[in-house]
Amino acid sequence: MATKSWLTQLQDNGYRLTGARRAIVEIIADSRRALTPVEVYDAARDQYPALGLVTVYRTLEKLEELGLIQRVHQPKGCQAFITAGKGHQHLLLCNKCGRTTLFDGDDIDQFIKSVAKKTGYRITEHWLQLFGLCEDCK
Amino acid sequence: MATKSWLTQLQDNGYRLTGARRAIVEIIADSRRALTPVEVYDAARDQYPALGLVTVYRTLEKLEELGLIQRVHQPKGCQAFITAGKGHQHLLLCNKCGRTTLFDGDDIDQFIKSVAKKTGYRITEHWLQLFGLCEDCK
DNA sequence: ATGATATTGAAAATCATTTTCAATTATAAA
DNA sequence: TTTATAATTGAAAATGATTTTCAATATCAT
Ligand SMILES: [Mn+2]
Ligand SMILES: [Mn+2]
Ligand SMILES: [Zn+2]
Ligand SMILES: [Zn+2]
Repeated sequence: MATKSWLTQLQDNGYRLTGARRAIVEIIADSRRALTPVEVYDAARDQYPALGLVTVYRTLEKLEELGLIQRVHQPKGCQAFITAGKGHQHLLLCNKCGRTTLFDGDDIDQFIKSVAKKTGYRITEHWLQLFGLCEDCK
Repeated sequence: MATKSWLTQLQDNGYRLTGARRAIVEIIADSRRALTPVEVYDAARDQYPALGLVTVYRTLEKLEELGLIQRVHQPKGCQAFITAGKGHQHLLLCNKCGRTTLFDGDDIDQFIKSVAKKTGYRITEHWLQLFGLCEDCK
């Protein structure tokens, strides 16, 4: 999917192109659900058996720096990553299959303004995550 | 603050009242910001010096089970706890002093319904966190 | 092709959390 | 109040996840 563009971006930022990185990038870019470091490790070893888990951590770190992936916070844990969206986005998670979907759309500015007024806070950012069942699972 | 009520609830659920628990409960119930296990440990030892960090973990577990505290997810980490709200609530966090405020208020049902329609998901829950500066810090 | 240096995986180190265990303590019963 | 029982404790060990170290290897500009 976005694999090629990610590899280009790594290279453009002075990082080298290696088999390990190719395998890792491909796995994450093609996944529709959030993956933990170990899940990436297991999946990527099919394509690149010599891969070390350390390299997965190091590559995730770089991809996050470049804004290509983002961490997903869930009740179960907060160590999983998905392809990052462009700009501000909200997250939809399927409780059954784990599928994640990013979306923007009509924002909740109205609501946020009223909260700001009520609480006295100056609100600058927000996180919104919706949980439920995806089209296939419901 | 809520200390007394929490201790009563612990007792009502078959747990014993101990010095360690009193100290831990008091620290969290009185805090206006989210505290990590180690922060609770350090603060509670003023009042109960023999306290062990293990007991902090064990007590946090029980308080969470009883719905008296809840975990707070932040960019920095997801191991901090605050007094839980009653029912469904949203969270407001001050980026400067760390202060957290729970609030309910007009919900964002409208928005959520439109997302459900657009994406085909059946949405059952949501997490909403707002970040900014509190009244004192802004 | 060559050389500078970025990248690698294995092993060791670190850090957070959980488990084990024997001693202590809270509480209910006598 | 004393006693008996089971819950609770902290220390130490175990576990699990992540990071660091390091010598060998691979990438890429020249
Ligand atoms: Mn938004
Ligand atoms: Mn809500
Ligand atoms: Zn699904
Ligand atoms: Zn503040």
